[in-house]
Amino acid sequence: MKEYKAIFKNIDCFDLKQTFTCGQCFRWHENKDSSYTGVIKDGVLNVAKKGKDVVVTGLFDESLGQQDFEAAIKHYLDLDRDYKAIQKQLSKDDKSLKEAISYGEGIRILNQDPWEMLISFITSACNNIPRISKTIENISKMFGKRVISQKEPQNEALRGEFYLFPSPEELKKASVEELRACNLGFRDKYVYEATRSVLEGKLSLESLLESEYSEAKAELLKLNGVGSKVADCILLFSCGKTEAFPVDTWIKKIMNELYIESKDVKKIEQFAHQQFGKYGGIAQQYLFYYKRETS
DNA sequence: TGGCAGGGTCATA
DNA sequence: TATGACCCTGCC
Repeated sequence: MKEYKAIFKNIDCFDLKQTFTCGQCFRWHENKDSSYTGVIKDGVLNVAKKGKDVVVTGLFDESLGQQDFEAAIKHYLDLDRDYKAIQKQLSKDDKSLKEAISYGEGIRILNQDPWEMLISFITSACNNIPRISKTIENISKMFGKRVISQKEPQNEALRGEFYLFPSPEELKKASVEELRACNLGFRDKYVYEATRSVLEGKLSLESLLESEYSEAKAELLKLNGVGSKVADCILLFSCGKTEAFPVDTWIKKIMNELYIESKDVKKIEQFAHQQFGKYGGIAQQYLFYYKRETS
């Protein structure tokens, strides 16, 4: 592994705390200097802000090259999207959403790895966030590759022990009992089955990226342990489906308060698609963050 | 210290 | 359409 560095100048609508703690990711933590470090698909990243500039260092394979590193980071942090314009569009004629947006205007939706999101959000069912993070860390330690750099990284935040999330091939080696030992609880068999579905081609992660939202969601719903909410999280956080609107307990509460009185998740989803359209998922993140932080 | 809820899903009635 | 079971922390 080699240390890379890139600086992205004058970035609007990007707050590290909001982005990394709004619930879309589980492997990021804050450092003493307020930068954030996290393990992503093929390496480790450290992200810091200097004014409006975003400074990113990372440990990735030597063969990656500087250009590809920069392109990968841009995509991962969703830096090419015009969030100002989306916020403007969502705020129009919607006072409640406008307030939520002003509270979390620095949230960006990360483009994470679909495979990792699949397993992570299966793990999230009826679970709490500290435990979800721990379980994913356990799985990575047990079955993923250790990140080893030739030289000690210059950036202190990249020193230490990191493990990549295991590939489907690597996770296939895990028995149900070993998965249970990672603290998955009753979700062990879901993870076991999902791994095999991916390896056997019953679920194609590549085609999730290409297909339309409803088609991709229908594919995910075929898996045991993947319901509507989990499917929407995977599609929003790793497949670029900004219309996906995950309805969890928090969103249920705030939607009932602000927009529509209903216990029926399907009704809330339908309402959200009508109300927020193509950027429902981004609206969902503002509402979720606002509700969770102010409750 | 004990008891319960926690970013859901699935099976059953 | 509603209810309970499912693991097992973390937190009050």
